[in-house]
Amino acid sequence: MEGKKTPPPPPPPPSFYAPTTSTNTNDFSFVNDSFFEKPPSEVVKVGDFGPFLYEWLGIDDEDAIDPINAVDAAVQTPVNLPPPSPSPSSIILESSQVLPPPIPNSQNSPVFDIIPSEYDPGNTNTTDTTKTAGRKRRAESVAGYGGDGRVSGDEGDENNKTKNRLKLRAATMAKIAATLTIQRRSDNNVPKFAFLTESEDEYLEDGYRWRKYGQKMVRNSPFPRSYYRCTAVGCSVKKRVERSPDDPTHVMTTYEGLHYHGLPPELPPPRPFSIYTDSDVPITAAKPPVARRGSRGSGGGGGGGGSGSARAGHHANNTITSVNVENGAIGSGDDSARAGNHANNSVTIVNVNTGVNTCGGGSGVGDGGSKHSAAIPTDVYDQQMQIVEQAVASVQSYSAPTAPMIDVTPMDVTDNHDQSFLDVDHYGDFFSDEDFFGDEDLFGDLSFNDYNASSSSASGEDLVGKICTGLLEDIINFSPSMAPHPHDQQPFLWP
DNA sequence: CGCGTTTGACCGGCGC
DNA sequence: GCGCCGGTCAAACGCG
Repeated sequence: MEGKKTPPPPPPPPSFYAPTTSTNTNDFSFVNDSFFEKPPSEVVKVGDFGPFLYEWLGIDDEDAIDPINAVDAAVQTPVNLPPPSPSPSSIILESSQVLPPPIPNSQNSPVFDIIPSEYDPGNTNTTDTTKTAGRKRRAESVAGYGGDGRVSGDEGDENNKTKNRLKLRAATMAKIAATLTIQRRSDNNVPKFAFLTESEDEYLEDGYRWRKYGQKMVRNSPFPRSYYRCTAVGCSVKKRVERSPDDPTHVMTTYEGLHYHGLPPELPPPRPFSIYTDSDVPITAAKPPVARRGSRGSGGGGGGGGSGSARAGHHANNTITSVNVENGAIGSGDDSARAGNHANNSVTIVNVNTGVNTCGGGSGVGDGGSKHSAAIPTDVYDQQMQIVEQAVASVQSYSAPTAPMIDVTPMDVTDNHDQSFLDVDHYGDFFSDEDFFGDEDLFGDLSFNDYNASSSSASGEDLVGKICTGLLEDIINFSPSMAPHPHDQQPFLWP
């Protein structure tokens, strides 16, 4: 790791990212009450969005005050939704609106902390299920969920740890961005996000059932794009699958819409996996410290199959931290063992199409009566993070036989640039292959200290933190009032 | 025979 | 208006 080179000057972050009240880019104390004393159109409207989030998560609002306990409870006790509110666009089919827990798995372990049991990846035969696509692949997936569950990568040195830590922070930022996909896009009012997977198999098993409805050659790619729809009755979620023209070893899967139903009952539980948090990046400073569970470094997940100390999705203290996602055994919990190692079929989120409103909200659309408070960006934000992690974990648990970290890079996935939404190129500038986090990037060849020393006269200059700050501002400005409410969705039935 | 995939046709948006 | 392009439809196809 001594490949010394002069650190390139860091690209200036988008101007709106820079916090105006603090030079400490990890200081989010500017997100205080007064921060939210903006016109209602410019603040998060948890009144509209909160119930959706809570219900989607299967937890009570009251419980959600304590995300840790709430999520724990949600795993064990699915919540019955209240009767659906009348909606001219909804078609009431059944009354069975029981939202399952986000990850219908382990009985006692919290979300994202699935303890290997009968689905011990080490027990599954490693028959290559990646050779065939489509129907056959899925059939095999249902039957087996092959994978070795190994932790790829080697033990790293301090530099690696630093890099990995930074990458984790990048992942955090991307997850923040990903949460924003919950918002409807302005073009089609459907949230989108995409995964880039390194896989021979184009079909990404994610636990849901899909029906292919089209395939088309697209411009600038020798590979076709496939179109799928969720087969659940009343579910309008779609996904597109295409192989990257730049790197045929990578497959991009774009999801459009959100499932308001559980996984098909005939599918087995997801493979064991675990997400745990890293404590580097305080996203907000809105709450006093609380004893943290599942922080990285406190055992890293119980080792050897994950005993459960690594609890992802549990953002105690509202300190949203970097999140690492693993399959299989957690091992030592040392980040250095995993970052950047993208084994075959690993799931790498590199692509998040955000619906971030950068125009100060102002949607003006919603139920009315929305209220806002300083608590919104903490609790709700935690829930949003969990939603994203669910999506991540779902794909990860069903499709990734190995255990690389998720490396998240927000970028545009649709070319549908819309002035009313965040131009994710702002983030792409930082996360593309030529940038800080790419293979040839600054962090790849230089330590964080090197970067700091060269990039700022002030010690601890932290672009990452700045970007985080900017993302947070986007979140604040993000008006979720347009988010779809589950009651407006058609109930779900499996055909 | 049922169900999911394939594949050419069709449609709408967009730029010129 | 025309052509391009992405997305979707739907009849034909094929596999179990």
